[in-house]
Amino acid sequence: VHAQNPLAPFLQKIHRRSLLTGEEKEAILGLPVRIEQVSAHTDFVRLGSSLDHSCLIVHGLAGRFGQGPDGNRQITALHLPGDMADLHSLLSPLATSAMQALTTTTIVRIPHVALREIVVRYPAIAECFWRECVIDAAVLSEWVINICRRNAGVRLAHLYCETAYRYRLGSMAEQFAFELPVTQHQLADMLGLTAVHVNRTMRALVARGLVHVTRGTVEIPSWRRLVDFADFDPAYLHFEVAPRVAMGVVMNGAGRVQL
Amino acid sequence: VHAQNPLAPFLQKIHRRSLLTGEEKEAILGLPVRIEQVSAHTDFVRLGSSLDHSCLIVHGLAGRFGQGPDGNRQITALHLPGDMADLHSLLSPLATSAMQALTTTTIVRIPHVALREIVVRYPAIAECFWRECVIDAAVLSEWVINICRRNAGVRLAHLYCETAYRYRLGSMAEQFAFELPVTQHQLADMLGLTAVHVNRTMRALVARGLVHVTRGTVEIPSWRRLVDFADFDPAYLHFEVAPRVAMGVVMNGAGRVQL
DNA sequence: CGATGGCTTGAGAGGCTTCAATGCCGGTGG
DNA sequence: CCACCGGCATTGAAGCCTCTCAAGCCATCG
Repeated sequence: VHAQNPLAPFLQKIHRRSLLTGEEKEAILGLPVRIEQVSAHTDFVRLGSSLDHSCLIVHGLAGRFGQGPDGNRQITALHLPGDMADLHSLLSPLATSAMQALTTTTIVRIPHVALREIVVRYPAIAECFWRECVIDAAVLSEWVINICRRNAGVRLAHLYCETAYRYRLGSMAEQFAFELPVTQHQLADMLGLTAVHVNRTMRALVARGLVHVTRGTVEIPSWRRLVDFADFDPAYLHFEVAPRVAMGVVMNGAGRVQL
Repeated sequence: VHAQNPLAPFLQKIHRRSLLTGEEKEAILGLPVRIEQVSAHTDFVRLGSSLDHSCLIVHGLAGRFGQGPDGNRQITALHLPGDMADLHSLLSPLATSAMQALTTTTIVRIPHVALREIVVRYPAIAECFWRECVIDAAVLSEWVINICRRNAGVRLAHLYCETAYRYRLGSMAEQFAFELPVTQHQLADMLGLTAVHVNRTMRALVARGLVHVTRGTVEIPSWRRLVDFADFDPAYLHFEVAPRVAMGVVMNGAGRVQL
């Protein structure tokens, strides 16, 4: 409820998918936090470590990293402000992939103990968290398709679409700009390409007039044309889901808004 | 508890990760089921449909399919008998990817209503289901790395490793064989390759003596050599997790085995 | 002002695809 | 009983997309 509460963007994001009561919102906003600054290119979750907390991105950008055979890295998920980056660690504390800040990033660490508490006390929150994990998996699934079945140009365009859509929470104008201050090398790690080829691909997109990139900001002259080119269908991001309650109704009994 | 209960393999699988009480096991085995035969290459979950049930693979093989731009398909997950293929639909009923039988497969459909009931009644089961979703996501994450960052040979070998490991529930001998009756075209859809190149790659693996493939059965002369070649580390499959209870302890109060 | 990190561009190589044709096998119907 | 057919496996040749290696440029920063 405090505007500058670091948990507020997170609450806003999950609330559009799973309707919560005022009490439940308070519970989330009241979660104990440990704020932390992470500079670019440094891990804040190490591979193989056992976690007793989950991380929420407050400001900046973070990526989930996996390791290939000869040390080459692959980003499997991009996390924007408001994302609980490793909520899943609550259920499976062994970190099977690392988390790294892509830019200077401020994160918040939330102890599993506290999360467990509100999850037990408010089943609707448990459901909501569970749903977030499921949707993260759906996004990851699309990530696979993007990387495997599209060529470099479409791939990059699709990434732009996804990121823009998530930043703007689904309310798209026909023409706008957004910040994506990542290096081409980091883009390459996301797209399964090399930095050199990302460069060429990017310039090709610019030459086609699909985007206009300058210093970490991406301008989109025509959202419709980009979507068309990128084969982008936002359904998998699950933004359009009408807020509804699956288990909360039963679990909490009455006092809950329906559908 | 009935040996031929179609839910028994599923219970066995999840029980090695999340310890359950006798009562909870009974609750799972008592779930209402609708058995169904699905012949190869036919969808049993259509893209874009809204689901009121989840599907459990009893016998055969199923894949989760995504669609690329020009209709080319990509398999994002392979489901073996005992897998609850779309447990996630309980939280997010809109099917964002299709499910298809790869061979003649018998599945069981379990109404969401019934799942919701036991999830509400037994929080430990909710936790357990949630964990399954999280682990599915971890497997998917490794799938990304496998496809993006490894060449065709290593890719195929890694798929063999993963499948073998899951079939045998992690207890590997040095030398064994297992069934994988899928066509090379289906393998291609899993690996992000073409059927032609899968063929060549497979023959290269055979020539190297890493595997021996005949008519849908894969023989592995040396598990260690294959693992080495495939860059396979089973940690992401979360088989070795000691059974422990995160929220069940609190949620159910006493009467629960710890750690 | 040198050093560093990121961006840009070129040339050559390689892995994978595409297109095409052949062979094998099991099923089906005359 | 056999010819036919369709799905699958196999192999070849050519081409393309992307990688690798290499060099030069620009901005920022100590």
